[in-house]
Amino acid sequence: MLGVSGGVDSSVAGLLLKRAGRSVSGMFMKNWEDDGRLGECEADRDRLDALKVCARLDIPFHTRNFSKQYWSQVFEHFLAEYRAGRTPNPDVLCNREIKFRTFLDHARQLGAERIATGHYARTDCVDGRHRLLRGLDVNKDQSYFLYALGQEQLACTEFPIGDLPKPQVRELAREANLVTHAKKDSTGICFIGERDFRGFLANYIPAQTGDIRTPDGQFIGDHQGVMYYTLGQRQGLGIGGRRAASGEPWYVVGKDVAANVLYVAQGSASEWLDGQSLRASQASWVAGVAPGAQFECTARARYRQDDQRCRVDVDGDDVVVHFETKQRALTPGQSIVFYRDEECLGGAIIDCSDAAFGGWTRSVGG
RNA sequence: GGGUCGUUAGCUCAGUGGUAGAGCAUCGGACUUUUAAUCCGUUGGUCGAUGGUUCGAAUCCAUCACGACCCA
Repeated sequence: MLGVSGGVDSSVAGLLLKRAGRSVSGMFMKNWEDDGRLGECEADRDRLDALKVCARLDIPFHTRNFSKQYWSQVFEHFLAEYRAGRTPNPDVLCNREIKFRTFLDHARQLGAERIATGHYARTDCVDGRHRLLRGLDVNKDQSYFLYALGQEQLACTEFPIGDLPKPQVRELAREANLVTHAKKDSTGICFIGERDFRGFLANYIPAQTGDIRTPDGQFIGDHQGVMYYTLGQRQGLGIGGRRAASGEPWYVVGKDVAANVLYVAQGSASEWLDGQSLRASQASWVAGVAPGAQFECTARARYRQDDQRCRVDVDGDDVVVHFETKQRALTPGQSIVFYRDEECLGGAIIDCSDAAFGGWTRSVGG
């Protein structure tokens, strides 16, 4: 069973499976209900494209609506995190809860033995253990979003385009006359799509004006709500020139949710965002268990960051990560994902760091 | 009451005779299946007001208004 989104990637994934002589069906998931707003319904168009692709490939087409599951398993958690002043990554959760759980369940109910998606990632099996590997196209690699998958999921999952570079995927789609061949890559929250993020959040989390202050407490402006900002953010602060200040831009360096104060500092070289250690929880290991109580590897603290060398200390479901060099804007709620060369080992969700406003507390160890 | 300095894009400022610029902010685009970052670009001002000198004034002169500081 192939998850078809109506984009190029899943289209070509289907094409490759079909060419390999596999028995394939496509399933389109609609997981978000656009609440009555006038205008185009992106999901309907995507579904139509998915339908066309499946027809072109001559494979059965199914549709499922997982909006309820998405809401309760992903979106409510997403909102709770933002309310707590953190910066969640809903797509990591979406993969674990929807694409590789709910979707998998429904595929099995239809008799499918395996599932496939258009993710840029690879798998292999070494000594009976399934591994998750980076996509070959380093520019498109999506293993970061998949770190929460385990052995059970990987054992029955395929990523047909994981060893192809994106341009070749498009070329294959074009040659096969798939309607999606020139479709722009989709971005934004999975299933919800691109939108004015602050305005979108404001539908669920009301604005609450508060102070913008410098780390030494000086008031320099108003914000609409600390939950709308993330560490390291520059846009949306509205801080112009100030007397006796340099002309450098201002960045969010800390959030005091209880006091509703946003802390900002000037200049990208500001040290207020630098941290070298972090604590993360809800650790998830692809192999089912951590590589060791303590190990060295590389890690990414946000998608599309360069890999950073670090040492990891495992303590149950918690980990303490110590980087070789200082990192900028280690952000609570974001996922830290561990790699060893091409292999994605797993990851965890950042709780705090040792940056100035990182909320690090010695009592939890490290 | 007197004096000094200041009043130029949303903000902070540069521009001392030839019909205005920068940084930040805003907005847009690129990049990107989170949020951000980053890169590129755009918008934006009858230069406090009035009068005068001049071929021509943000730029010189006068008066007024407002602001800051100083002296009484």
